Amino acid sequence: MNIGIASEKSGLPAKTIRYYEDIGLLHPARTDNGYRDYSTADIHRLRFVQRSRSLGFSVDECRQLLSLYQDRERDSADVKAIAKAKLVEVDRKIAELVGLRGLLHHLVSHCHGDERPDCPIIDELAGQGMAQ
Amino acid sequence: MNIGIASEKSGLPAKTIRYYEDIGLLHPARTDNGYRDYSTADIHRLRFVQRSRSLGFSVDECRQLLSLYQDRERDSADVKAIAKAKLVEVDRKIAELVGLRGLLHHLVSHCHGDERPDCPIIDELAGQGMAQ
DNA sequence: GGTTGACCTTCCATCTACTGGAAGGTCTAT
DNA sequence: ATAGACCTTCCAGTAGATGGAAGGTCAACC
Repeated sequence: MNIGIASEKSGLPAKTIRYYEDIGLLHPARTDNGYRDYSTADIHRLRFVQRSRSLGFSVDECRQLLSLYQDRERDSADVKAIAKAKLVEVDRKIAELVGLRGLLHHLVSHCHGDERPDCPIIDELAGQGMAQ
Repeated sequence: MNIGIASEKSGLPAKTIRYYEDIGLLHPARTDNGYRDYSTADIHRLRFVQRSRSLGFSVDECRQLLSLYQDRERDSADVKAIAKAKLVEVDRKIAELVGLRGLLHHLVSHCHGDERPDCPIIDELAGQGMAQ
């Protein structure tokens, strides 16, 4: 299977698939003309990575998950540990963004937003506005 | 004022301050020995950028905000537009992460997490689990 | 048989926002 | 004079791709 088809089937751009090969996530065969030749197992791996990435796992975490995926003897505890760590991380990011949102919302709602130059947003960024 | 002091006063690492100069966010004077020499106005700019960055504005947005900050004739509407766009972006990110969190939480809570190899997390990532 | 166009290949550069480190100059204190 | 705490520039690396150039391959059409 050529890379174009692999791209279609996995939902990943060809560029990205080559990149994943560069960094050692998979090792497709080559045909005589030098073209990459993807097996259905390769496609499964690509889809696996695509899903993991879209769930917010880093490429390195994908590498670990992929090796667990391919290990029929794995402990589910190992997988769960990675997912739990990611969950904690996502929770932290959400809390951070919610705080940010509150601050931004406050600023936006207090700026009259017309042609006059005085602006509570600038004042705040300059450290002259509300306490930070 | 040497860069070390500027770093202390602005809360930014010296490396980062030099980087901000590289990309044209500020242009401190130089003393005879070639050392950067920061004025209090430079410190205000640095603090301004530091606060803006911590509120999630990109360096490029900081550049715009900084030029508005320094423009006594600015329209507050221009500042508000940037802040509102950022607010929308933050909202979008939060929604995405909350969705992610739900999925991860579901996966984590359904994985028994012991020494057995069967694992709903892997199943899901492989596309064999719950619908995606 | 020639040519067009859609593929594929590699390699190199670019993006964001820094950060680390090497090699070397300067300043201050002892 | 020398230690060590600064400062300088420059180069490389991080994550995770993405864009583009230069060139090879393949299938179809005239």
